[in-house]
Amino acid sequence: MPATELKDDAMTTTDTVEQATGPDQIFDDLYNRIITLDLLPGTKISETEVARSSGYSRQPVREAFTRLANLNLLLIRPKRATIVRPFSRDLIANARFIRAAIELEVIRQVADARDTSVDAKLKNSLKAQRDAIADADTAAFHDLDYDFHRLLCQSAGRPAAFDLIAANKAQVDRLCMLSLTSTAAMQDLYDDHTRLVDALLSGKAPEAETILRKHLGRLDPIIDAIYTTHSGYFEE
Amino acid sequence: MPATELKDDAMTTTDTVEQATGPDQIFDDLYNRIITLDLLPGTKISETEVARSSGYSRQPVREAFTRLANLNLLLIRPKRATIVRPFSRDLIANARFIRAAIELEVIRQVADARDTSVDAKLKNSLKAQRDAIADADTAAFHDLDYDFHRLLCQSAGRPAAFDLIAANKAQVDRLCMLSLTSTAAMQDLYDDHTRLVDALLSGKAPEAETILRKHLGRLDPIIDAIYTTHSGYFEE
DNA sequence: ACACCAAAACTTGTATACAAGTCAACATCG
DNA sequence: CGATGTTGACTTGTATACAAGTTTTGGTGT
Repeated sequence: MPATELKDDAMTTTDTVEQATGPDQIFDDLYNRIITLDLLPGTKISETEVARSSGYSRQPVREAFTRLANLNLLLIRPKRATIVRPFSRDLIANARFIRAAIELEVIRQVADARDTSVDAKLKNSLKAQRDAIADADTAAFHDLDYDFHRLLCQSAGRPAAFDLIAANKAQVDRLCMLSLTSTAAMQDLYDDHTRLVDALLSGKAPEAETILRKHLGRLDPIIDAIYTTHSGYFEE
Repeated sequence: MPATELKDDAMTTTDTVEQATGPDQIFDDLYNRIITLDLLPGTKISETEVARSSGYSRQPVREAFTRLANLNLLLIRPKRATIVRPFSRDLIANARFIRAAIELEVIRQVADARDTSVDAKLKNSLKAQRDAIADADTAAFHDLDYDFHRLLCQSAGRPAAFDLIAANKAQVDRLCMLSLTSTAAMQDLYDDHTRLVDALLSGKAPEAETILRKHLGRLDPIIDAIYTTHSGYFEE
């Protein structure tokens, strides 16, 4: 799940494995609720309220709020209130830009000199994606898509790069939750993935770049559509 | 200065201009001291101590600590202590990777369709860099270099992209403070800048990419050298 | 009924007190 | 003299109380 991965991004503890502590639980819970639109953009959310319902004090809640605000998922208005951050054309464009930049460099690295020990996992992922499409299981496909792009970072020898990709991906995914994903769309994404893997394993960097740009660009018309149909969830 | 720019990165307030509040002052102060190596890697730093010397309570200090830890400048070891984060080969490699990825996409955008209103500022910056070299003013050149790369982001229409570049640049700059910058090195950097601007203004994207990769790669031998001469500041 | 003002009920920001864990110094025993 | 156990002085994590500001609500006067 996205939250558990992203948690490492803002982790301040050592690399020793530790059970989820107070702020982490609150962070994960709120993160999931925001990402899944259980908490809609603009929803007011109070430190005191979350503290009560979570059983913790306001202090851990504040820490979780800060981390979520740094991810542009919460908007803290001092002395006023804290709300789930509305969508923003500018923030989304930035997130798209950053993700594309990093992932393009990732696949360049993969095409040039990849970690071949990840090859099997990539092929396994493709097979699992095929199965998810056969079952019309959109949720499973979404998770597999997430893992697929993480595997690409691992193959590039830059697993940490996925933290940034995930953070910016979340920004866009939250928006796209408003659009139903059809099996046809899944098929398109899967075809991109297979063609991308083919190009990467044969070292065709320019072709891989073209495929990835088109792959990431598939979201643009969806974003535009949602902007017109759900303008109420956007800022201003 | 880097700190004031970076502050916006972690800003949680609205976009209204506000005077520096408690945590921001502490953050800026610590940020500068860490970046300039006034606080060396491994230095123990206590919330209580900083709170006393700054006149604030522990709470604002904690917030500043968290932000600095998220930038990989502090390492908070729960219940043990907080130290200025030692250098890490892995973190530096990641920072180099991320910065290169973003800046390469930036210059591709500039070469493709730039904001021409920034052209004059770029040329002014180049002239100022020339003057700094003539005066052998390394500090001034460093600041101009910082501004130059920010201008590139503006020219690409993605000023926010510079926040990430700056954050990762700081990670490397802190290390390179250990190496004295010669006027010869400045001249090399300046030559890169001029050739980069030439390529960008004539829309030669591939050439610009090559120049930028070489430009960013100039730090690699310096990093390696410092790793051997100052291994004590590295983790493990 | 409507405009306006005041007070109460919110919000986040800060300070202080306490809890839990780690580490180091030191006394004590073999 | 050395190893060891215990106590104390640190550290960060958490809870609570208070301060400052905003928004809403209700009453009052016109």
